[in-house]
Amino acid sequence: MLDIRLIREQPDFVKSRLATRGGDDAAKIDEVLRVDADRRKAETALQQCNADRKRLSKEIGGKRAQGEATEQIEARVREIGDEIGLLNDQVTLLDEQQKQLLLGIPNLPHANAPVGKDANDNPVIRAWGEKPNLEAPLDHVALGTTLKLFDLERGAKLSGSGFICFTGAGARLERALIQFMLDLHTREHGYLEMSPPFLVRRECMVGTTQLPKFEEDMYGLEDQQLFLAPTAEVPVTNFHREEILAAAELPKKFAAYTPCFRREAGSAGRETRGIIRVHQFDKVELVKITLPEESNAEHESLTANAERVLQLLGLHYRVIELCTGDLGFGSVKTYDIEVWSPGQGAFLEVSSCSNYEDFQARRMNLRFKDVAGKNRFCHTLNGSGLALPRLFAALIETYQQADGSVRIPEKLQPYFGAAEIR
RNA sequence: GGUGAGGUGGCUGAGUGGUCGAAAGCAGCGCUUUGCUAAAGCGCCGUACCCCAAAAGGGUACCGAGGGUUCGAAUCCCUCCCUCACCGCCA
Repeated sequence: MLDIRLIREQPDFVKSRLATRGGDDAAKIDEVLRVDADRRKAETALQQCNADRKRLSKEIGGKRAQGEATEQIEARVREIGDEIGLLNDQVTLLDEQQKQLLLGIPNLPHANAPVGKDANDNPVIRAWGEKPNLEAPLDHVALGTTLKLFDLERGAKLSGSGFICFTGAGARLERALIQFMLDLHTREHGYLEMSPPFLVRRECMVGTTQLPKFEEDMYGLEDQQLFLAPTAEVPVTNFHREEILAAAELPKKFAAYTPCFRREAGSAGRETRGIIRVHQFDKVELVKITLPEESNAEHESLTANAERVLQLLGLHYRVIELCTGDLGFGSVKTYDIEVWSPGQGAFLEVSSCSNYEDFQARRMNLRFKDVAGKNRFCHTLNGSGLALPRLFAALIETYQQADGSVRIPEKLQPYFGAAEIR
């Protein structure tokens, strides 16, 4: 959520920053300004009435104590009360309107974010490793089926297409990767491990920007107001919602493994082969809550922490920065980490590391007390460290052997308990 | 699921219809006293929003959330959320 004061004071600046995303947010800015002006006008009138009522009511109390008649004042206050009722409804309505409008306006891209239209304009920042030299590589579906690492047909039998059932060594590999990544981030990168609820309240989904805009992509429980978290970002970032943290306890760094649930509405037919895009997948997520002046540096280190997983596993990857047109709704700046998939002959996104600055914090009222004793909004960041099915796919494709077996990278062997799958 | 108790400022905790944004204590900040520490005394010490070009200043709201009763609600009524205790059930 953007600061209404910023919009009020520098509407042209806000519009021009938003314009770099494409879309027609300028109209939303004009609308929110209109509502804001009406709201303040009504609020001022309401406050004046409240002040009058307060004063007169006290007068009644005083007169009654003196035994004086108060009928006339009472009648007057009753009138004011009616007016207050009307004004109150107006203010409540305008307040809600303004809030809804603000919730629908995306964040301003970072001042030096690469300007571009879509994913084709995303610059490559760096790359690590090299494409493995494989002749006629099999893709993960062929490998996984032959080695019985997962069962797509039976996954679909249980829950529908887009649900995987990992089996045998595949299930074990999945678990090994989770354990490996959690240990890395908690022991070497200084993150605190969290194991949060997978079901979260609506407010949390609003806090981290999944709602209200992307409700059709979320799984919700209809009778209760609970949603299946599409990422651990939701429960973990909201952990301190509505709190005022001490500056000294920042940054907070959390690592959490959770399954992630996504409807993937509108992406039918895209990347649907195998386990690349599914409705439920495992992920280790990194979340940071930082001081505003430190979020940029923390963003870089968070991305580096996620990259470290691929380096230790010896997987070729590249880091791209999202251009303004491709940037997520709430993000100021995002790096995507893409691992090389020999089977697809393409890079697969396994992590998206974003700095939200105070956009989420404002929605969830997450603040800290600065040295001057003033309450300010924290900055929040998150990134996958990493997302599993794609990492799984890239790994078995990269380490496939000519005889159809799969080698396990050395660092992972203690977790997996074997040097190969055959 | 049942029964009971309860949610007040950073914390503890008083307040059951008017002068209560809210006693008192603790913590915090400033000053005085002091060889240092400690202690004592005095003062300050919530948040959000609105008016004002801004500062100064003024105002409104907030006692878990929402609604109601009333001239007036932290205080009375209703609904919801949450916490605690005990009972039942259960991995």
